[in-house]
Amino acid sequence: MGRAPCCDKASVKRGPWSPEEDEQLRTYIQRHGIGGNWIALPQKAGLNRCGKSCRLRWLNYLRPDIKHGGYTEQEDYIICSLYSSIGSRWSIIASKLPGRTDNDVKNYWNTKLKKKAMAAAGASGAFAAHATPPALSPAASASSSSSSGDVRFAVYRQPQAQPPGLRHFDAPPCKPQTELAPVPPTTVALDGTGGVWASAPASDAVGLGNVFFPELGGGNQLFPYGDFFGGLQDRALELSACYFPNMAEMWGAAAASDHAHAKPQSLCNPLT
DNA sequence: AATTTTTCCAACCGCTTGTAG
DNA sequence: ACTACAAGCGGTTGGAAAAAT
Repeated sequence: MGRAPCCDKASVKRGPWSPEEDEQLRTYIQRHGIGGNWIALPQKAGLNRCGKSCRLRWLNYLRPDIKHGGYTEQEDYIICSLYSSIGSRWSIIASKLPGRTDNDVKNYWNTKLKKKAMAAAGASGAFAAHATPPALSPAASASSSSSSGDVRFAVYRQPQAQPPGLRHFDAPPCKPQTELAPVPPTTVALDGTGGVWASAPASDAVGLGNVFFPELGGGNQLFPYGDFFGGLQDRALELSACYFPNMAEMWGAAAASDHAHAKPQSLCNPLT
C-alpha cells in the first residue's frame, strides 16, 4: 500500500495556472500569510487546487523577490562550482543565489549551463577538471535522451577515500553570506589553468571567494580558480564541511564503507 | 507556408525529512 | 519508540514556443 495522496486529484484543478488563480493566491498570501499549512490554504483562498501545487506556484513563481532568467556569468560560475562540489542539491545552490529558486536553477543547469560547461570542456578539457576535481573523484558520464528530445545526462562522481587529515570536522558557525553585488563587467576564465574567475579590477569585482570562502583571502581578493582544485583543495574540503556540514561525515562514511565506490547518500547526483 | 525537430520551463510525482501527538 | 501527516526536495514529464528543414 502506498501512502494516501495529499489531495483528491480527481477533484482539484491541475496544469497551468491562470492569471486569475495567480492573483487569488497572491492576494490571499499577502493578506493572511501562508498560515503554516499549505494543505488547508487552497480552501481558505477559494482555490480548487492541491496545497502542494499552491506551494510550488508561490515558491517558484509568485513570490515577490523571484528573479527569472538573465543569469549572470557570476551566477553561472557559482552554480558550476557548487554543482562540482555538492552535486545536484539545487535547494542549497539556489540558497546562495538571491532571488533564484531551486527549480529555476535546476532548469537553467539542465537546459543551458550544462551545455555551456560541456562546450568549454570540449574546447579545453576545463570543465571535466572543474566538475570533477582530479584528486577527488574520477568521473564517468552517461547520457540519455528524453521523450521530448532533450539530451538529458548527468555526471556521476565516484567518491574516493576521505582525504588524510580530515577525519572529522566540527563546523564552526557559518558566516553570513555576502549578498551578491551588481554584476561587475567580468569575464570568466573557464580554462582551468590558474586564471582568475573575474578579470575586472579587484576593487570592482565580487570574487567568488568573498561569497563562499571569505576565509581564503577576505576583502576583495579574487577567487583563484586554479587553486580551487589545486593547492587549496584540502582547505576547500574543510570549508565545504563548514558550509555543508554533513559533507565530511558523508565522505568519511563512504571511505569507511566496504563499498569503496558507494555513493554517499544525498551527495552525488544520481544517474537515473 | 507547412511540417518536423529541438529547446525550454512550469508543473507534477513520489521519496525523504521533520515534527507533533 | 512509534505513527501519521505536512513540507521539502530532486527527478521527470508535457506541452508551448522557437528554430530548422
